[in-house]
Amino acid sequence: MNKRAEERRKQVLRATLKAISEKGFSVVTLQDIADYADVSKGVISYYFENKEDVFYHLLEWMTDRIFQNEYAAIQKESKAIDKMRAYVNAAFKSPEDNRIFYSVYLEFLAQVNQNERFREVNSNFYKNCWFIGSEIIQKGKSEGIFTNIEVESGSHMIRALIDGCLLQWLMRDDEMLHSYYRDNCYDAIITYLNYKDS
Amino acid sequence: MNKRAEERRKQVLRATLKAISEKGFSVVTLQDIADYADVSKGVISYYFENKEDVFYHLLEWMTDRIFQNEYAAIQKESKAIDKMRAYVNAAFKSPEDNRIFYSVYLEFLAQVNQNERFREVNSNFYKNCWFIGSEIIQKGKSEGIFTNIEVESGSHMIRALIDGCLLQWLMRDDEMLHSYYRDNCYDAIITYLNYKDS
Amino acid sequence: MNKRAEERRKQVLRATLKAISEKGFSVVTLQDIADYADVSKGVISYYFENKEDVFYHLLEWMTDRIFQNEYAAIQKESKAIDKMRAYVNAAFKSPEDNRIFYSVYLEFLAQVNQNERFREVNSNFYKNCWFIGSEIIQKGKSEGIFTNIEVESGSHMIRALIDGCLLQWLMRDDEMLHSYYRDNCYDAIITYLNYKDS
Amino acid sequence: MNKRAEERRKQVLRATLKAISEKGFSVVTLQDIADYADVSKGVISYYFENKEDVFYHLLEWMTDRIFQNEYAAIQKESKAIDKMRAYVNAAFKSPEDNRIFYSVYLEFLAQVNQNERFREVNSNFYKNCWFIGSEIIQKGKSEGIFTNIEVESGSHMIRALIDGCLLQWLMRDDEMLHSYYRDNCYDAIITYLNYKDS
DNA sequence: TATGAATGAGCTTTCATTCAT
DNA sequence: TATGAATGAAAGCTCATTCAT
Repeated sequence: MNKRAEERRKQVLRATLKAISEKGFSVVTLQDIADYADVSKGVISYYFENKEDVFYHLLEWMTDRIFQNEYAAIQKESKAIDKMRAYVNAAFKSPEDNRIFYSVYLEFLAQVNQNERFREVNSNFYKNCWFIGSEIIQKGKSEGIFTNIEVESGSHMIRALIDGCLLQWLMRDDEMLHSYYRDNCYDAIITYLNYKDS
Repeated sequence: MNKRAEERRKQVLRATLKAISEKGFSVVTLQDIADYADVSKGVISYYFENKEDVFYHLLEWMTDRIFQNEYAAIQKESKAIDKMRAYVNAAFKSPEDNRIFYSVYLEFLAQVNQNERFREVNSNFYKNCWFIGSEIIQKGKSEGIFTNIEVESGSHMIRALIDGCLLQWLMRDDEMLHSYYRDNCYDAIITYLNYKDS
Repeated sequence: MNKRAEERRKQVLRATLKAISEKGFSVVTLQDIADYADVSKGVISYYFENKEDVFYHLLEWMTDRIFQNEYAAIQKESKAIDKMRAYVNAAFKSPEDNRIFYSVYLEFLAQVNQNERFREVNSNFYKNCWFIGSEIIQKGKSEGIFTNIEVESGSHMIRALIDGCLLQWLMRDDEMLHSYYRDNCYDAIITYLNYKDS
Repeated sequence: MNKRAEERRKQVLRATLKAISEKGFSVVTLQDIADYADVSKGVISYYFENKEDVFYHLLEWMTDRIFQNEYAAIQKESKAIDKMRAYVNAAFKSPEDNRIFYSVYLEFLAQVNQNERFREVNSNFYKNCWFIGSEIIQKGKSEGIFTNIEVESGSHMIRALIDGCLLQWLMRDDEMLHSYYRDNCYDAIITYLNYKDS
């Protein structure tokens, strides 16, 4: 039955996420994943073509979840400034979640140069992120703020800053800094967007 | 002779940089490195404790080179605004250099969670980067600009944006975008630093 | 199934015994063992932790087999003198068996200084050997012979002579001498045990 | 000059003995030996054909020294019984010496099956040992004792017991037992030699 | 569907030996 | 004579993948 298969695949992907976040991308074995998923090694080969295929689907699943979460967050707000805040808050969900997701995401990014499929998934994720940024900026413009910002490049810079901040936070390995980076990231974006030539 | 040893180690590190950038961190073998360096496999073990030790020294060497280059660049300028431009220009040295250095650096960052020594090297690199940012902001303040920016958090955001932009550029795999990201990065930083409350 | 695993392990141990006796302890490779066992290299790692673990279990298995064989032999006899003969005969089982077992056992003894686990197994084997010697001497004493011999030191000397003879025989590489050493060993022991002060 | 060469070779052999006794036969590297001898690795290759050649000469040197020492010891005594005591005492020189020499000797014995040259050296050592035993037994016979013992087989058994005792002592790793095994070995030999049919 | 035994390619690492200096 | 840099064969071990059950 298709439903069972879908459940199994999810089970494997969740286990893979956990395994990578704890052991590291290049160290994780199919046996590790099987152990975390509480299934036999054969199951993985049964539902996925090979190890790389598991990783591919994990990246797809992860980035989609992040996007869905962020997009849902901005939908709940009506004003551009609130949407922006919601976007950053969603990106900086929590130290625990960010640690797991971002450290694994980082491993994928590192593989992008060697894996065209990973690149495509990330390319799509970027488009979604920029879409969020664009929506917020355009909403702002319609509200009469963010007037000096180009929509496209603005959305690029917003995501660059979010990713740059999360990366720096992750590297500093101090959960206390999570709100520091979240707030400074938000402030920097707002400052950047609101700039008015004197 | 000590000089010969130093030369050999550099030779191996250069080869490792090339090997990782082309094959990827987790795929690169000692044989690959040996081939790129045009030496036998044994030489690597002769001059380094093990593979991880080669990587460690490569990261150290790379980040130090980047810092030295960036720091030298800002030293050449006298005005804060020019230093900032020089900093960004140095960070966005060239598509070719950035591609090699940044893709390898990214692989190291992905390993930081599994390797304490890598973390320490990067931690030091961050401090150097923030030092550059701080110097520029302080210079700006002494010139009467950048007045609304805190030195420390400002230096953090600057580096976050630079890294975020380089990361995004790298992921997009389009050398034409290099100047686009460099200029937008610079503009975003300047906008962020010069913000004046109305 | 557990039975299959046990069978496989035995298969590997038998192959290891053969491989060591023919190629030598420090020369034997996992590939050699795999070849002798007619399995792939991976099987060995699958059923044993590592090479040293294979050796450890081989030593355990060997010494246990030798002891069981010797102990069973003396059980079949009722008189002390017959038990003694049976013990020596069991120790000098046959040129072929002694060559294989004793040459491999000797290699293990040579490793005892570098391997605490080997030492423990041999220590246990010694205790078993001394137990056999003690039983025979005590039986003799109850029969009114072996009166001048201390049980403990007597059991030590008996095993020392047996091992010394087998070692010397092995070094001389002449299968014809097997019965010569067996008989002289037995005579020497009997002489030693029966000595009566005049 | 020949003298310098001889000195160098001795230096290397002494270092090899120490290296093997501390690290073990199969683990010791030429670098270890060079370090212990305080010479460069090249020196070893310069004065010996290869590693095996070093070992070969070490075995020769060791067994010759042991024999010379034991033979000199029995020469100092005039009566057979005193010679026998002197022989055993020389064989059980001291816990420290026995540990070093015998553990290394044992490693060589383990190699005899794989190395014809080692076998020859040991074969010659055996002949020397048996020669000592024969001399003592014959002297005893001329004194009217040891009458029931065959010279040849007696000399074989004597050495077998000495080696068996030293082996067992070495395996027990307790220096306190040294005098225990020495004295019991001597007693056992004397008992064995003096046996008189009633 | 699911298992896990078995395979063997391919990795890192060690080290005897060589040889230019 | 003496050095030690360099070589590369060969080892142990890991693990993705296959496949009989």
